[in-house]
Amino acid sequence: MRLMAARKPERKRKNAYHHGNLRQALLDQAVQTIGRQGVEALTLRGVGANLRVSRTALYRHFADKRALLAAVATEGFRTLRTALLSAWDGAGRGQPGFEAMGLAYVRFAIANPAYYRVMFGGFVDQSSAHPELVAEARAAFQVLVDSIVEQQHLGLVRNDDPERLSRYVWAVVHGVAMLAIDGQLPPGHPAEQLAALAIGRLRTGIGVG
Amino acid sequence: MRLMAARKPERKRKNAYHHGNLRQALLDQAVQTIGRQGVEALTLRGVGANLRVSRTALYRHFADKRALLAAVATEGFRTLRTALLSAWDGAGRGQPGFEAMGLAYVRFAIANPAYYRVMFGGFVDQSSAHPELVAEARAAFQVLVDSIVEQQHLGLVRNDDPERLSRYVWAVVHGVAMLAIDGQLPPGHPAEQLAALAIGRLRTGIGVG
DNA sequence: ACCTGAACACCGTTCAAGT
DNA sequence: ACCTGAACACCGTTCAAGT
Repeated sequence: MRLMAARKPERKRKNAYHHGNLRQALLDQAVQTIGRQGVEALTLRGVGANLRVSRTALYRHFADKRALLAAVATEGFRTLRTALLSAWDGAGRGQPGFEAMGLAYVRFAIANPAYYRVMFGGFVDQSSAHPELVAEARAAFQVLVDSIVEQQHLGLVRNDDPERLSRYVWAVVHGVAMLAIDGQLPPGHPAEQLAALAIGRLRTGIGVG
Repeated sequence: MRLMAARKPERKRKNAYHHGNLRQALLDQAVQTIGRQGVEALTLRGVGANLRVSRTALYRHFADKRALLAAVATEGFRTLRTALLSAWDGAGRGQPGFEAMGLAYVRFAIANPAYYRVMFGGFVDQSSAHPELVAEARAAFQVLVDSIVEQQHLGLVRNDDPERLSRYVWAVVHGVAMLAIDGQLPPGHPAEQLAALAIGRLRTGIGVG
């Protein structure tokens, strides 16, 4: 027998009404669940339950599950952009900045694999449906484009179309990141090693000197 | 009122018993559904219904849904390996063979996006659980490694560890493929163009000549 | 406006039972 | 051996209703 005063009817929650910022709370909870258990394990009912909120409260803030995932992806691109920018600037731009940025990209994916999968795993339709997502993804990409342009001015990168070159560079680090978080790399050959090799080869290629 | 003879009890099916090769039929049906509607739309019940078979018949041939997806991925890697080999050989090996192989890789992904996603989308646990899948994935990778070794002998590729170089090359084409099937490439800049650029840059890098 | 429970039409998987 | 229907414990989403 436990020594406690008789419990209040159910839950206190002054008015049981507004929740502070339920939208952000739902988003944070989704990110947390995805981070811990993967995208597949995310259920709207679970998110609601963890927040002590009805199963359908979520629909006041997101049209459906895909909209929630799109919002997660949007946050992800924002975080990625910040990471890329601070690596580029922090290493003094130029060649060291570029290499730091490449490593930062792969590290972001490794540190947030489920996050990264929401961004690139085909769970959200990239097209017109979520303009904020498209804008944020573009902004992250633009950091790379800007660095390529700057390196071209410094004579560090060949004078091809910077957007095209940037898509190539993106593909390279994206490929490394995906193989890494997908468990496709053999143990003992850590992802950072492949990332370092990739960033080196990126500049001079795999051909003979 | 329709002019038809009275229908037989339900379905004829001589003994309603063995199905020929149900395992392969299930696999084909899954591949077809995934190809048409994506991985998310694949339901075991739907597969059974399309095959006029009970919802649970599938469990005689696959442990669970993940095992079915693993089998699909295994088939995918086998098809990919064949495509890579015939591109490499068909273009006469060496540098043209290597470039043909890279293009064939990206084309495989574009032609079979859902297939490709099952192979790399994190739906199957790559590790010990499905040794056949691991073997088939490794065999596909080995085609690339062999071509790198051969190119090293021909003086076409620098003398780094061929496995490591191959992982880098894989990451590049994988990145291109993923961006392509994920709709991350702007319209008017088709995936094949990025693939061609990537395969060119792969050899000589993005640095100034 | 924001939140609720009940209800609907789905899932994957288990299991006792049939041939 | 191979297949079956019924049942279980889940889903996302809709909707009338509460405050």
